[in-house]
Amino acid sequence: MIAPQTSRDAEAKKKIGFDALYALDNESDEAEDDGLLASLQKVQGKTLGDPTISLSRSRRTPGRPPGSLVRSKSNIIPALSLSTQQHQKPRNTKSPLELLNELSAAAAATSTSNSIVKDTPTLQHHNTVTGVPSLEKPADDGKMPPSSALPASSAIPMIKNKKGKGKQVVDIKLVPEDQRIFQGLHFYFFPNSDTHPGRRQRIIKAIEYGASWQDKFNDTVTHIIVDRDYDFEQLLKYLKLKELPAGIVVVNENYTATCMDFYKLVDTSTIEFRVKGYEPPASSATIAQPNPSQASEVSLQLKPVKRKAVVLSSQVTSEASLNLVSSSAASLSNSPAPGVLDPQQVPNKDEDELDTAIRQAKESHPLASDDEDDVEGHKRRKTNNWQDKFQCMHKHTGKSGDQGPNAHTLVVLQELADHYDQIRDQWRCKSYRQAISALRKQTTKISTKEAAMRVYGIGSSIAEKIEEIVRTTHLRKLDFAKLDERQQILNRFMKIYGVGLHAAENFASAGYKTIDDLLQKAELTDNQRIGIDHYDDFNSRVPRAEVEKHAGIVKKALKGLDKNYIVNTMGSYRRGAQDSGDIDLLITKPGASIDEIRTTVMDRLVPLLTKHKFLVAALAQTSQADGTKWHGASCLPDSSTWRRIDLLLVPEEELGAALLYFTGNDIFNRSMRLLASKKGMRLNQRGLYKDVLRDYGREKLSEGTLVEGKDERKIFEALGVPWRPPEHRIC
DNA sequence: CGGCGGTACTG
DNA sequence: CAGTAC
DNA sequence: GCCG
Repeated sequence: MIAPQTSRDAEAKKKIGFDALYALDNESDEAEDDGLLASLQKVQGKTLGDPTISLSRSRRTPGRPPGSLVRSKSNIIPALSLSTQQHQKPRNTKSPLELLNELSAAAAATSTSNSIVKDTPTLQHHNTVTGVPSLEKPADDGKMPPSSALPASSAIPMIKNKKGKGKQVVDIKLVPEDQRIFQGLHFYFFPNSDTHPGRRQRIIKAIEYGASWQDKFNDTVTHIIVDRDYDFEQLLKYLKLKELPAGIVVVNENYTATCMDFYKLVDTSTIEFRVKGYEPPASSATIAQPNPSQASEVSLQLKPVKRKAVVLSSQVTSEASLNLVSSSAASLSNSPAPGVLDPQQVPNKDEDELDTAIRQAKESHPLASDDEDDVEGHKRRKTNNWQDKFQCMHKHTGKSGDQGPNAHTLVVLQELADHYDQIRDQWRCKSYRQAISALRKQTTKISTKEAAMRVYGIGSSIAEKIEEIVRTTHLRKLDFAKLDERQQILNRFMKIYGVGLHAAENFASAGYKTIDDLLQKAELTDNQRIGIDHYDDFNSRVPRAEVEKHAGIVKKALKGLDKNYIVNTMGSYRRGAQDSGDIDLLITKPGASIDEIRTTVMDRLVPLLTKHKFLVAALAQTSQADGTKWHGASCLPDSSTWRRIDLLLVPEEELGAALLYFTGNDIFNRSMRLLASKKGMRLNQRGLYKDVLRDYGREKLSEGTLVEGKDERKIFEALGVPWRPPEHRIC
């Protein structure tokens, strides 16, 4: 809003006289112009360093997931208004299962993690299910004759280990008490066994969030969770009932996960949780109220709430009004904690059926995937060789982004990626970005989890979200994520140059909330102060035309010092972007040593441009003998907008590697480097090296020998990657 | 269950 | 060295 | 959060 406008105005003003003075383009390296500096001097009267800070919302460009800290997932649990409704204690009629739950809980009372050794063999509820892993979905996923399967069992359901062995240990980690949204609820699953990996996962999760798992249908059951492959009729038939007792909630398998996403019980009546053939009782607005005294459920809006509206209403007190009312009855409950139901191993937290099947298929047919072509099949990925997994092996024209078949899904996923970026969950962020990149390449619309899973880079979790996005138009988890105040503050602070996670947390912990607070009260480094003074400047995009002007000035000045210098504009500019986050200039001189280049730039160019008020701040300049960079800010003659500008000093022998490195994009770079390391080589901004010896852990014993550094194309060749022009390096 | 890019500058 | 940036 |  503000920033773009002012910069546009400035841009316009500047254009008038400035273009005439410096009609520079990237290729006009030759013309030497003595008038340049004089002209610069003429316009020195501009105002510099306007200290006014306005908090723009400009978001960090997701191009470079910063930070090297591995941050454990932070809890995004906005404080919701708790329902005052007390949860009533469970009835006296406790099933054996409940008793077990309680015992387990008591045992686990001192910790939230609990392991139980179970030595009873797993019961087989289904005669139709064999324990043999197969490529296909488990049999109970298909047509199951309701009458014959699932004999009313008197046994306690159990989490069955995949291999069906005896003694198994599983960690069921109860979430912290105030998060047990299912506390006091009694779930009955249909089918009610854990033989199905996906369902098992749902059961485990439900228990972790406070539910009890009922082994058989009884009058304590509050919720029936029906797998998607079954309809209501089958349920009734199996239960041998004409109709269900009043007050029992019947929902499909999406329900539990959605509640956990929201950290609360969500409306059970929406179409999204509807079980085929089931008509929710009464008006859809009234939620089935389980047995008297059940946790109440407060509905979301019937219609999906517009995301914007939710976000805007984020200010504290209004939350009770619309969408965020929560009835966390569970959190107030005094009832005994349902505990660990059962032992056994949870092999992989989020593993789902297809995952399992595929992995097992791979395990049993090690040949199928990697080697020679053809046998292929309908397995998961269709990669003929392992190198295809690297982003850098695929070209994307970059065109098929915003109007491809999955355009909308991509937008929503991108928001999630941004969210994780802000939260500093670098690995999730990375996963989302890779998934986005993979999805963008799809030529058909992906609308089901199964289809999504087949795409390399998309796993079960993201696949589920894709399906939700397609079905419901957006992802509710996002609405939730955006509300956390501390997160907003951290995000705001971390957009200051020189403020990372650590500093931002310190500031936030000190109670600072606004940029203004920092200016007045916080101890800031010099760079951070500059970052604050030019918060809006540094967080706004630089139009392509302006990039060229900054580059032009540097180029002219440098050529004034020595004609043989070459300046390349890097970064997203080189990839053809219409605007850039900053200005990256790569400086080299054929035949010159890095020392010579450094001396010229540091001792002559920078002082010169600083003197003429083009360079207005030095944020980081090389001090070491092998230093190769200068980071700072620049400002056009009749503009007041400071831009981040980086000068990168490169000897000719390393030009190719530097071009590669500084052109990006980020994912492309990582991919190239990863590929190099898989091939026993090492790629950095200096060159491609081979025969790198690494210590046990990671320390390099030898730098390796240089393979190529000068020629960008030859680096591609040496790595076996088909050449891609800069515009096609957008992953 | 561990790995996830590799380097340079500041304080 | 940790933190930050690229 | 994905992959090997």
